[in-house]
Amino acid sequence: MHNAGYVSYENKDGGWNSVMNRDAYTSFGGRTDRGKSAFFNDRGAGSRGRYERGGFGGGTGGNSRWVEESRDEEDWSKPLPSNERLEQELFSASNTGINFEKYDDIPVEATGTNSPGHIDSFHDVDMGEIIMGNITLSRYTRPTPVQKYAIPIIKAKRDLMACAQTGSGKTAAFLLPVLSQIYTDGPGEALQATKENGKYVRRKQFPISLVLAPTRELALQIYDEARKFSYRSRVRPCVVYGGADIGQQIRDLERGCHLLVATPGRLVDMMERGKIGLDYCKMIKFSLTSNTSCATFPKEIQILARDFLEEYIFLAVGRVGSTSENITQKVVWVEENDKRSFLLDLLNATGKDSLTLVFVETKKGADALEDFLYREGYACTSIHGDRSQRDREEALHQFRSGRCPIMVATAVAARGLDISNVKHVINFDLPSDIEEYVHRIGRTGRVGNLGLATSFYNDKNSNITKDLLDILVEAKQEVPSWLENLAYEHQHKSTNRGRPKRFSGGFGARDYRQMAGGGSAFANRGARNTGGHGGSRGFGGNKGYYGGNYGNYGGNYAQVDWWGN
DNA sequence: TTGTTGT
Repeated sequence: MHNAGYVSYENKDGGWNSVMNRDAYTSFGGRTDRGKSAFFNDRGAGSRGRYERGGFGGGTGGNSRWVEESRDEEDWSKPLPSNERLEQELFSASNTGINFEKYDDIPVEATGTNSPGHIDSFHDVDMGEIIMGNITLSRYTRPTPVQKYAIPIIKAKRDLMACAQTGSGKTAAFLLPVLSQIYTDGPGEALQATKENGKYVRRKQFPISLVLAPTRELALQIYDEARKFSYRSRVRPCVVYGGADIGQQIRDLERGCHLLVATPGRLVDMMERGKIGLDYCKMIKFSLTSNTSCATFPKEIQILARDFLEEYIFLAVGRVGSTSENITQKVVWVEENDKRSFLLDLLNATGKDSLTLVFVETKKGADALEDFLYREGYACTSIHGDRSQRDREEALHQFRSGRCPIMVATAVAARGLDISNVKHVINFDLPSDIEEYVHRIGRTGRVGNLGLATSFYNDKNSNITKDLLDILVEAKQEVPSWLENLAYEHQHKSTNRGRPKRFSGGFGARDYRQMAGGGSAFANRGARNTGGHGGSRGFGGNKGYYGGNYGNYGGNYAQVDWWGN
C-alpha cells in the first residue's frame, strides 16, 4: 500500500512541512488488526452512510454529520449544495487586512531531485471544483510563495520538507492539495463502518489526514481553515485537544472524521481509548516547536524527517516580516523596577484601537502584570499555559476582537498564533534565546502591515545581546550604541564563539543534504539512530509527546553537533 | 529555568 504522509515542523522562526511517501501506519506503531479485522470482512457488505450537510447547531461540530443509509454511489469531487448560514460563519470575519502582494518578493529555493515546477496561480493546477470555490470564498487571489511551490509538489505526491514562517500560508499549502486529493480519490477504506451486534457503528474513526499542532490554539486555528476548505464537500474535519470536554470531542468524532487536527497528548488519549485509528491515515502534517533556532534545529528536524521521507524536496522560503523592515524594532534600557511605569507610558502612547501584545517570561509574571494593568484601568487580558482552556480561548477572542486590546502572554502566544493586526509587541521580559525573540516580534508587522516591537533590556539579558544586535543590524534597525558596546564586550567572554553565524543567508534554513559533510556522518552519531522509523516512538512514550528522542532538544542541544562543526 | 503537550 502506498500512502503519502505529510509531516510539518513548526519552528519558532517558521514551520516545516514534510510529505512522505510511505505506509504511514508503520510510523505510528501498533499494527494490530489490519487485514483481519471486521474492516475487511465487512467491506462493501452493506450500509455505508453519507454525510448530511449543515442544518444542525454549531458547537464543535464540523460541516456535516454522518447518517446511516444504504450504500449508493457518491462522487466526492462534486460540491454539495451551499448553505448560506454556514458560508457566513466560515468566510466572513477573519483573514482581513493581509496584503499578500507583499509576498511576491520572498525568494523560494527548491532542492531535491526532479522537483515539479512552481505555479503562479491557483488555476495552474487542477484542484477541483470544491477547492476552487472555497479559494474564491476565502478571497485568496494568488498563492503565497510557499504555496506556489508546495502545492504542485504535494499534488505530485512527492515528499516535501519546507521551512517557512508562520503566517506565510503553510497551512493552506498543505490543506488545499490534500483535501483536493481526498475529493478526487474519495474516502477509500477509511469510511468503512465496523459491525457490532449486527449494526454498523463508527465508534472508531479513521481519518485520512492528520494535522498535529504544537498548541491548542494553533490546532483550533488550523481546524478553522480546514473547515473553510472542506465547505461543500463530504469531508468532515474534527479537532481534538486537551483541556476541553473529551466527551464532546468524542461525540463530534463519532459523527465522522476524515481530517483530524489534534494536539499530541489528546491524540494519544483518543487512540488509547480506541476512538481514533491512524490505520488509513495517508497524510500527516506534523507541527513542532522547539526552543532552538531555526538555523540550527533544522538539521535535527531534517535528520528526523529523513526517517519519514523518501527523496523529498526541500523548500527554503525566505524569511518574512519578522526580521524585515516591516517591523520597527526598538530596544530600550529599562531596569526591572521601572518596567511597569515604562510600560504604562508605552500603552498610553499607543492608539486605543491598536492591539498590543506584551510578552513576559513566566506564567506568574503574566498574572501579576495583568492584575497590575487591570488595576490601572486598562482593558487587558492574559494567556498562558496555566490558564484553563476556556480562559485561553476567551482571552484570545477578547484580544482579537479588540475588546481587550492589550494581552499579556507567555510563549504560548508566540507559537504560530495568527493574530493579525497586532500593532505593537512589547517584550516586557526579553526571552533568553533569539529565536523566541524573532517569533514574538513576528506577531506584529504581519505581511504588508507595519509593526512596532519594543524590548526592555537590562543586565539580566546579557545572554541575548549579541544575537539581538545581529538581528537589528540585519533588519536595518537603529542600534543603540550601548547595545553595540555590550555586545562587543560580551563577545569576548562568550563561550559560544565557535557557534556558526545565524541569520546570514536570507533563508530560514538550508537543505542539509546540500551541505559539506551532509547528514550522514551526523546521523551515525549519538543514540538517536534507532534503525527503524524515527517517528514510530513518537506516540508510544509517556513523556515528550513528540517522541522521547526528539522532544528534548531544548535542553540537550548543547551536546548536539552544529552545522558542519 | 520556563514554556508547551493527557486526565
